[in-house]
Amino acid sequence: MEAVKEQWKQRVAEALREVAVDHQIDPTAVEAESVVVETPPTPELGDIAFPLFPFARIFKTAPAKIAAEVAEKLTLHSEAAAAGTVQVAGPYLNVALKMVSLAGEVCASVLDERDSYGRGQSLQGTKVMIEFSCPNTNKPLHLGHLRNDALGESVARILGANGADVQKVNLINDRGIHICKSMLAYKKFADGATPESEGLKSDHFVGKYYVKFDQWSKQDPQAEPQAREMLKAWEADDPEVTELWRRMNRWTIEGIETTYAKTGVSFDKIYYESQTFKRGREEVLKGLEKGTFYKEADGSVWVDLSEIDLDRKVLLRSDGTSLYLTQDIGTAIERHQDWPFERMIYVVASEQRYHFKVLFHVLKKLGFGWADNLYHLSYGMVNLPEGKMKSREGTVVDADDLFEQLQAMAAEEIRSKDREEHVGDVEKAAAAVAQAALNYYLLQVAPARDMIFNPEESISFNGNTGPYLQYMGARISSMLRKYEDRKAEFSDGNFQPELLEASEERSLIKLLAEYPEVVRRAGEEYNPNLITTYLYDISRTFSKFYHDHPVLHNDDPNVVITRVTLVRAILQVLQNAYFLVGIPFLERM
RNA sequence: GCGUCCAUAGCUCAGCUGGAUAGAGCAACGGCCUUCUAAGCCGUAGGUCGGAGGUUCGAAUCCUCCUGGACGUACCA
Repeated sequence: MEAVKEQWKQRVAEALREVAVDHQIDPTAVEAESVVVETPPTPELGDIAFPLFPFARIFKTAPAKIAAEVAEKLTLHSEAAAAGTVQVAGPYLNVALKMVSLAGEVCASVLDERDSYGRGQSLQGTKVMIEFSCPNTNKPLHLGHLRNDALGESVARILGANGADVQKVNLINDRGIHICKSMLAYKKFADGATPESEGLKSDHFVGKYYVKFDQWSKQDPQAEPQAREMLKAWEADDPEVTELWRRMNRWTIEGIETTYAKTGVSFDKIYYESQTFKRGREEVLKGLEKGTFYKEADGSVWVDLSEIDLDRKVLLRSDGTSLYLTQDIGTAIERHQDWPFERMIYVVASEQRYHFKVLFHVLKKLGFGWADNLYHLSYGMVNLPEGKMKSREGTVVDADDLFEQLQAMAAEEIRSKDREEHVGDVEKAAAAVAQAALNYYLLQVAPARDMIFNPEESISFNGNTGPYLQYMGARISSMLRKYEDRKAEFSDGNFQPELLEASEERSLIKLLAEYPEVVRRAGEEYNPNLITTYLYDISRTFSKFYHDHPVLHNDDPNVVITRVTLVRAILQVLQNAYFLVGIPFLERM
């Protein structure tokens, strides 16, 4: 579609130059770049629109008159006349495309390229590292992580679809005082219990002790100092503490990996802060030697941020230990050595904007040119219809609990529709529906905005939801199965694109043709919501199309074959787009 | 205080680099199942795009100010 628009843009520019000559104006004043290409508000007006206001000044003529003159020139171009019909609507020049060739080409390329249809080259070969999730090992994932994971995974897939060489990385926060708190509570209260002995998912088991520490510390002022003692012991490689730390981290990480598997998230490389945190300290000390940073009398090391209109920031505590920022400095440098990326994206909540501003600046100050290619993809908070999630009030929505709730609702829906026989494994289908509901709902909203997650709404099978989109794929699959059964009846038919003349068919063809553009833009903007919007658009159009235009129930085998071809192409594009936003494809539901 | 981000229908969200009467879904009301899954489709109603200026032939979109909200501004992460 982009190519088609570009062709028309050139044609209009050419016609404008001819008009310029008629008006005795220098034709070089008309540049193709200044010709704006748009889509008319309604399909009846045409498929491509050119507003001609900008030329009114150059031509000293009313835009409507220019439109008429350009239209006249275009009708004389035989090539243009063959590609579409030009019509003037006031100051707009609209083109109604002759769909036959576009329909034929689009269906052919979709069915020929299959999974690759929509893939672009805009980032061909670019090495992009993307960091997301970054859980702590003292508790399970919550709803906020789910938005992070959905965004990270989706952006990674979208960048990959634009040709980038993507590496997804996770940074597990497995050290620090908060980790020691759950360890200490376990040591004190667990009496040797294990996730198995208590029948709990292992990360939830660890989380229980983190909560327990919190309760204990409210009653006993000795709790906090003891946790600090434990951190010291950990840093001194105390064998007993290290052993406990390993065991509990393993529990948490195993549990979290189960959650990743359910929601469709994965990583190419996992970093652990326990392994990278010392690196940052070394880099800061190097910077101190070079005079990039300075030391206070108490021994703490600082960076002056006045160059970016900020105050100053501590990089090493007076006792010489690192901070969050220090660690991220080390991790970034290590990563760039491991895999020299050309771009690095951090998917982290917007509350850490300041942190990344400082981090990028510090890396730049240290002389790393690649610091310019670091990007913080920040996103807003996820709240519930009941209000904000607050960990102190225990209103944080656990990721697994939420998923389970969604899955149960989906299973209930399948049963209430008497579809158990049809879908086969109900729980498996329900899990796929839950995943679609979750990812679609989370990605539908532009990242920068705070959002409200409504579980009931997300799982609904009608409306603008993941399950609705999935349902369209299932409907097409079902239709194609029926077609395969009756194939012989239509053996006389041929694909004849001129038969696709209904307005819904025209819309569908244009949508199919636009898909590669949507993928490209989503990649440029790091924004999956362009894909979700597209998916809903094409699904709704398809839904209307097959409601009004029978595909298989048709006497003309040519119509059947032609529509089946169109429908196949739609299914292919749906599947390609599903993948980009984490919606599992279901053949039956 | 200062900084960053957000503000569109009752609710949840779209609205592309400024362009033709601002779009969906949910909720409400009303239609449509001897025909490819009614988990659907169609229609009705609902908006001075937070407010005020400005730039422009043209602003939900760009600029300034104001209001409201979120988040930062730790030797926490």
